[in-house]
Amino acid sequence: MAEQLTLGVAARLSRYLQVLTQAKRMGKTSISSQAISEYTNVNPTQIRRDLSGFGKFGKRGVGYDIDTLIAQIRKILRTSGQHNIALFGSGNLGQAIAGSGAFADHGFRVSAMFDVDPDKVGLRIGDLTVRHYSELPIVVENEGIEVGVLAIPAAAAQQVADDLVSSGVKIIFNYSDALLSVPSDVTVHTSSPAVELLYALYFYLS
Amino acid sequence: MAEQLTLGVAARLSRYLQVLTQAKRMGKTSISSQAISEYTNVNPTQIRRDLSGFGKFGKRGVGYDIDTLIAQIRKILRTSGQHNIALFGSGNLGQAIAGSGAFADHGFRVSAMFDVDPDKVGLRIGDLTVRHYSELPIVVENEGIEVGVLAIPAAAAQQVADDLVSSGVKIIFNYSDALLSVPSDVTVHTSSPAVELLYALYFYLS
DNA sequence: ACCGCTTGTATCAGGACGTTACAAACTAGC
DNA sequence: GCTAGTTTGTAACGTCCTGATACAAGCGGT
Repeated sequence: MAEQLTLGVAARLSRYLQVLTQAKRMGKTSISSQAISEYTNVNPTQIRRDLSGFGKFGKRGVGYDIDTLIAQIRKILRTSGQHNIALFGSGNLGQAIAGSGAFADHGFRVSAMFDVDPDKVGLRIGDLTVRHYSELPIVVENEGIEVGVLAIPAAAAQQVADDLVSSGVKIIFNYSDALLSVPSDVTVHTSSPAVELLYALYFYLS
Repeated sequence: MAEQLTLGVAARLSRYLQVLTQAKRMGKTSISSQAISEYTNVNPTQIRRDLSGFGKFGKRGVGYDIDTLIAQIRKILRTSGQHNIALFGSGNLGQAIAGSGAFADHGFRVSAMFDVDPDKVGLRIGDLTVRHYSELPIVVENEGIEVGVLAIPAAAAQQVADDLVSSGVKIIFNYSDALLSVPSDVTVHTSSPAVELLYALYFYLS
């Protein structure tokens, strides 16, 4: 295995990836460490230091080619391939996620969508058909699901988390405000936009 | 002005706040630094050190009273009051945000909701009525809007950002994948769940 | 009264990060 | 072809953050 990145480096590389993807969307093909710095609030020297530890990706006097850099960072993070996601809940949030390119841009494919409501099972959303929740274990196995995304009410979240764990899924992205208990080898990431706002607000008020 | 918190402290306090709010939802009334640590991956000693810098909030042998600690952290972050948000876009994502308690739990109130589609203007969503986008400047002034939340297509995002800036809003929460250009005194926070997933995935694959 | 748990606090060492500096390489304009 | 301007890659240095360890004081339950 390659050496382990520190938490800080991995976090920053992820943020660079975000900006690079956005910049690519905007039609840019090249970007300087200075420009990345403006969008990430990371020191330009730090950015170059982070990147130069893995190779010489830039051109002096020009900057970094965006496509190349995206590919290199994904390689460093060892997340280059395609990863399959299962989405739980076909309400407004579930549909918003399924319909956005937010995941597809980074190599994630929403491979399945579940609901418990019989009225919703069978609905087509984008190019997916909503399946009944009871199919979870089979789908995880057949589709090679690596990540479960919970767009469901808090009351149902722990049960789904338990079932995902039973099926071998190790990464859960939680959009509910439930506090999930999982084994220590499972990673739960809870989305909390309000907390991120508080953080931003603090620095604005200062 | 009280002394400025470092980026690290403010970020950690925000995360504690997230866990505390979730724990409160789950009916807990008290929590130990050890328990917070398990949900945040922050060292328990670090947590106690962060908190003890501002006062003695805990009870030895017991832990921290959740309500008290939430109030204290919000006081430290100087974000105790009520803050008004304007939401742009009444599609699936906009409706999901308006309908969730995610913001309300942290003192944010969605005070207005905008759309440009004449078919959507006038619709009632929760206890809000969708207003036409042209009312932005008036509403920002009358309602004391501090934050703009963009749940709209990338193509429209820069225009809305510009208009928010013109109206004096300094904090923008961007759910689109546009790369926004704003003056340096305006904070843009772009939601990027896929990037957060990549980060989680990296550590799982290690 | 005793025991276990948890906070509050001190100390120490390692390392990450900001800062500054500069040579090398590339582009553009003349 | 030459020069000016830009940007990367890299080094050196000092500061401050963080993890680790340790322990007394305080609280609750038995």
